[in-house]
Amino acid sequence: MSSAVKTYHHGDLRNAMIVAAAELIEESGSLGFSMADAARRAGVSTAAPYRHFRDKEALLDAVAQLGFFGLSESARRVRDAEAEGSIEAIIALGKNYISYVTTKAAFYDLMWGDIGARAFEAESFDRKAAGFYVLVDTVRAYFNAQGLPQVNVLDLAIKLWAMVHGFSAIAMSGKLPHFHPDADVPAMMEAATRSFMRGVIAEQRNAH
Amino acid sequence: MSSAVKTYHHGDLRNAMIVAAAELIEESGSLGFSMADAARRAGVSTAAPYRHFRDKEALLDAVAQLGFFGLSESARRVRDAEAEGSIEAIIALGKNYISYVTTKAAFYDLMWGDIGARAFEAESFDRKAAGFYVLVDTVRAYFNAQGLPQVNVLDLAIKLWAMVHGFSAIAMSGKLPHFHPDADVPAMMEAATRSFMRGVIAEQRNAH
DNA sequence: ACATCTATGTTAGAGTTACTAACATTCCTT
DNA sequence: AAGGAATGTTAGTAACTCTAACATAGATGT
Repeated sequence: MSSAVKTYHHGDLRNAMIVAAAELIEESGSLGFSMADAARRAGVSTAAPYRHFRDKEALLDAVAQLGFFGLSESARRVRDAEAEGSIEAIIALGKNYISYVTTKAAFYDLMWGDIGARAFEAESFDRKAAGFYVLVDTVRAYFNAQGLPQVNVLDLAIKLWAMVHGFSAIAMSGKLPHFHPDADVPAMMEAATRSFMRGVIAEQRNAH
Repeated sequence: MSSAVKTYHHGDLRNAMIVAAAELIEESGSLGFSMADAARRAGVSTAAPYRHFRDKEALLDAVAQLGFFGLSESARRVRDAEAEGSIEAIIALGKNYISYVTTKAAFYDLMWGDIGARAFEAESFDRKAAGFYVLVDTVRAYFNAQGLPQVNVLDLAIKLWAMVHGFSAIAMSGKLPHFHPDADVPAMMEAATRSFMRGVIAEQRNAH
């Protein structure tokens, strides 16, 4: 069904719409996105997509969910490639996050706006597979491997996530060049993460 | 011109539209926002706003700019209320940021999406008054007052901003309850900031 | 093989919106 | 007081979202 022959039935319109939507948003932003444009790009009438998506927001939800899925998949690949228990694995996850967010701007907008909030809540969405848990595991492995004092791993992972997300958001917002013209965001994130971890470990040692 | 008498000319339609837009977005999100709705709320015809805003995005730009202005104003108030040179002043700025973002959801969306990026670049917008510079000054005052080794204050301020923004974004995204049902975001931000600063200072001492 | 059911297309159209054009009213300057 | 500038109004176009009614093709049961 992937030939160039035009058939009455598209064959894979649901996925084609998601791809078309992601492309259009990549090109022109999510603000001016229209269902009709995406339908034309997929080569079907403007009414056809409504067989697969209840409304425009449902399509955007699907795009956002694809974004979450892609991010968690890439996180798993990174974890598998890095030495378990090293702080480098944590850093690598952060760099991957920044890289994913900044190279897939179309997804970023949707994942972190109103759409993303609802998409994440959706019945059909698998929150258990969130990339966040990859980070939690990686943090736990680091503390275990280094023989460091126990910490609240969940708490720590959220803090690391916040840091990395903050750098990503600032990078995406376009405001950084006004404050620091040649900032190297991944390098700053790495330095900040190392400083933070150093402080955390020092506090833990002090407490015992 | 603030009486209840209905006159042909509104008198302050530009501001009324910005207020109406902020309210509507607060109530129903920025996705479904329509110029026509805002015009009805302001009590004018749907064409009237175009005397004050070139198009819908120009109105949203103005709302976003109001958001930036409000944030920087509140930052200045916080700075003036806190002891200069204390780390508490830095923490207080962070808590104010989180509070501002989470209580003014309407602004947040606009400030950090496509609209915000353009609004921030606008010719008419005063970037020199950005709240970020309040943070820079506060960080510098802290290092001076405590007699700590010199650091790159700009660099450090961006890292602190990223942390605080990250916590705010995560709080706004609605995802946190799925990972940590009763997380106290401001408390986590404070703890993370203190850990981070401790690490930074330890590194500075080590380097000398 | 054949009929039929269901999924998934199409066209047509109603209602809403963004924005423009032409016109109306009021304000402000001189 | 006159007249231009500013800022409203109504009317209208094009595009968009979504629905209804109908068309076609795949899938299923006999």
